[in-house]
Amino acid sequence: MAQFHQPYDPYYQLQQPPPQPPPPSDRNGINTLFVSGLPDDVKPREIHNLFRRRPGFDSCQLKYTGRGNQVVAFATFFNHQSAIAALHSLNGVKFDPQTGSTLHIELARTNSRRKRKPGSGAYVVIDKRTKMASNAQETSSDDGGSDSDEAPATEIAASANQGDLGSVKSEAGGEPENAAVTANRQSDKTVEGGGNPCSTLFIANLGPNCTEDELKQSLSQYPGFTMLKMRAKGGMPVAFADFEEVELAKKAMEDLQGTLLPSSDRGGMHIEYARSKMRKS
DNA sequence: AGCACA
Repeated sequence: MAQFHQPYDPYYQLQQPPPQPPPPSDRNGINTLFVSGLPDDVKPREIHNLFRRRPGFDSCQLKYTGRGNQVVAFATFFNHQSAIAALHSLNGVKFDPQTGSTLHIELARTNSRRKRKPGSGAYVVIDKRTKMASNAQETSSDDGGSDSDEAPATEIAASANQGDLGSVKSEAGGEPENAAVTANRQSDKTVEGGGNPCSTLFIANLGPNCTEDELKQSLSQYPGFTMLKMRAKGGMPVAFADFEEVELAKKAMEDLQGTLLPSSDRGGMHIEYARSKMRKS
């Protein structure tokens, strides 16, 4: 690999967040993660394989919401810290290198009340979609036949987010149908940013306590970053970050997408190209 | 999902 990049700024790990003590109404009791950004052909087994080796993992469920092709998942851990640790190590990971789809992981709003039944599988599927096309759903207990804890060499690297890492999809083994679907997905041109490329980025899903300063700290490690403007809309802050070049903005977006700030309480940043460039002045 | 400044 040509590029070695620190997945996470060591700045955050070496320093305690000084100014704000956590609000008492925090989510310290949450041990379930909410996972979005999944491709619509994701399999429950893939979700399970994604989480099964994280310390403290209990169980997970995959939900095909009836809404479009949206698929979400919930992963439950035995305690809050384990959930947080898994969140940190997997958030922002490229789930499908073919499409560039990236995992967004946040703490769930409420713990999953589904308890893992002894003797049944470690994961569960809920399909709210109009099931007319196929029976491509699995109920549980499909683990590829082995419950070994040994990690294959292609396992997703902890904390990886920018380099090339093993494909999550291929980890579970090659089903022919799966490969066919995957091969079909490479026709999209604009998978990123949700809009036209722009040298200004729009940043959302910031925590209520996010400061301009900490955001600036993160952004200023990327070449071409010029300035930042924050604005609170309806209580939640959003930000606009300007770069010298579209490609530099793109790089920063790809790298920071889904990552957590110290102030984050609801998952990682959502970054898109801004609809219009920041006024130059 | 949420896009301002002139």
